[in-house]
Amino acid sequence: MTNRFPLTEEPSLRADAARNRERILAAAEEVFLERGADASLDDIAKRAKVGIGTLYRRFPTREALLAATNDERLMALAEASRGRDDKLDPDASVRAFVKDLVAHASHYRGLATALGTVLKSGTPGCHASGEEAQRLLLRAQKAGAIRRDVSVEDLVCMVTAISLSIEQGSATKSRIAHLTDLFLDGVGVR
Amino acid sequence: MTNRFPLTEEPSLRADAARNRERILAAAEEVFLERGADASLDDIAKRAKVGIGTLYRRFPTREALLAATNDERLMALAEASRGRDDKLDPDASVRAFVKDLVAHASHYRGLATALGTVLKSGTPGCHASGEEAQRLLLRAQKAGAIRRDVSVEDLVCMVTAISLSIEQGSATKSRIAHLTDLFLDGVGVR
DNA sequence: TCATAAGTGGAGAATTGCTCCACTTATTAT
DNA sequence: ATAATAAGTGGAGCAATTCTCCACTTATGA
Repeated sequence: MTNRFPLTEEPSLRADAARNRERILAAAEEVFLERGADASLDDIAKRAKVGIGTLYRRFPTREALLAATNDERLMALAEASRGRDDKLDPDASVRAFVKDLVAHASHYRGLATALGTVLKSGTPGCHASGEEAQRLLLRAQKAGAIRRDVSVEDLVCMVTAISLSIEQGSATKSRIAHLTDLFLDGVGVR
Repeated sequence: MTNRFPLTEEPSLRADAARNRERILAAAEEVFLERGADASLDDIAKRAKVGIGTLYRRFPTREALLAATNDERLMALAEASRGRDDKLDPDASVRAFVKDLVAHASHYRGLATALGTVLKSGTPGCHASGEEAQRLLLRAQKAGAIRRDVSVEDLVCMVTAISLSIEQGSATKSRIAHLTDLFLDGVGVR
C-alpha cells in the first residue's frame, strides 16, 4: 500500500521508461555521493547506461534530479518523525527532526546549498517533510517551547547554515551538535 | 598614508601590471554585480580589456578574485565597526557588525556561498574584519551579553545562512531583520 | 499484426575554465 | 641613449560540461 506509482510521475510511464527512470535515479544517487551535487550529468547518464537525452527528458533540470533522488529519504524522515513523537515532548521532537534534517543535508557535498530549492520542489517526500515540520513547529509553539515568530523557513535556514558549515571544512561531530543546539536554543522561548 | 601598495601584492608590480590589476578588479566588481559570483571570467577579462591569461596570472582562482574585489569593502566594514563601538554597548556592537556583514554578503548573488572561503583568504580586509569580529565577540562575552561557547565561525555561519535565505527568494527587508534578530537572540545568554 | 504514441540515444552547438608559450614592454645598468 | 633581461601580455586551443534536436526504435492496445 506504499505508493503504487514509481515515485512522482502521475501519468504512468511506459514500462521501459519507468525502468530507465529507476536506473537514472540509482546512478544519480551513486554519482552524487561520490562527486557531490554538481557532478557531471553525462557521468550519471553513462552509469545508468542511458543516453543523455533520456536523462534530460525525465529530469529537465539538475534540481529536478536532485529532488527526485532525495525524495525517498525525505519521506522516510517524515515518517520516522511521525512515528516517534508520542515518545518525545514537543521540544525534543523538533530537535530530533532538525538533527535528522541536518544529517540528511550533509549526505553529500553540495546538497546543503541545494536544500532550499529541493524542499520547494513539491515531490511527495518534500511535501511530507514540509508538512511534518509545520506540524512539529505548531505543536511546540502551542506547548510554549518555541517562539511564536519562528517559521518553517527559519528552521530550513538553520539547517542549511549548519550543513554548509559542515561542508566548508571544520566538520567535527561535536561542532555539528554544538551548532544545532546553539541555533535551537535561539528559537526557544526566552 | 593609506596603504602605499596597490592592494595586496607585496613585491610591487610593474607599472603596467598594477594598472591592469586595477582594471580587472573594477571590471570584476561590475560583472559580479550584474551577473553574480559565478559570472564568466572571460567576460571580466573582456570588460577590463585584458587577455584572459592576464587575469589568471594575477588571480589564479575565482576565489582569489572574489576575495580581492571584496577586500576594500571588508576593510571599510571593520573600520566602521571600530569607529562606532564606544557609542554602542557590547551587545549592540555585535548586532550592528553582523547586520553589516549580512548586507555585505548580500551585495550580489553567490557571494553568500563564497563568504566562508573569502573570509579565509587572508587579504588585509578579510583579516581586519576577522580580527574585529573576534574583538567584538570577546568584549560582548566579557560583558555577559553573549554565551561563552560561541565562536567567530558560528557568527560567520549565521551570516552565511541568513544571506543564503535572502538569495533563495523570500527577501523582504523585514525578514532579513527577523532572521538576524532570531539568530542573535540564540547566541545571547539565557 | 500493425499503427502510432511514447521513448531513446547521441551528435553537435554553445559556453566556460584554464594552460601554454611566442611575443611585447618596462625597468635597470651601463 | 641603448642594450639586456626580467616581467608581463594575449589569445589560440583543448577539455569539460550543459542542453537541444531529431532520426530512429519500441511498447502497447486495438
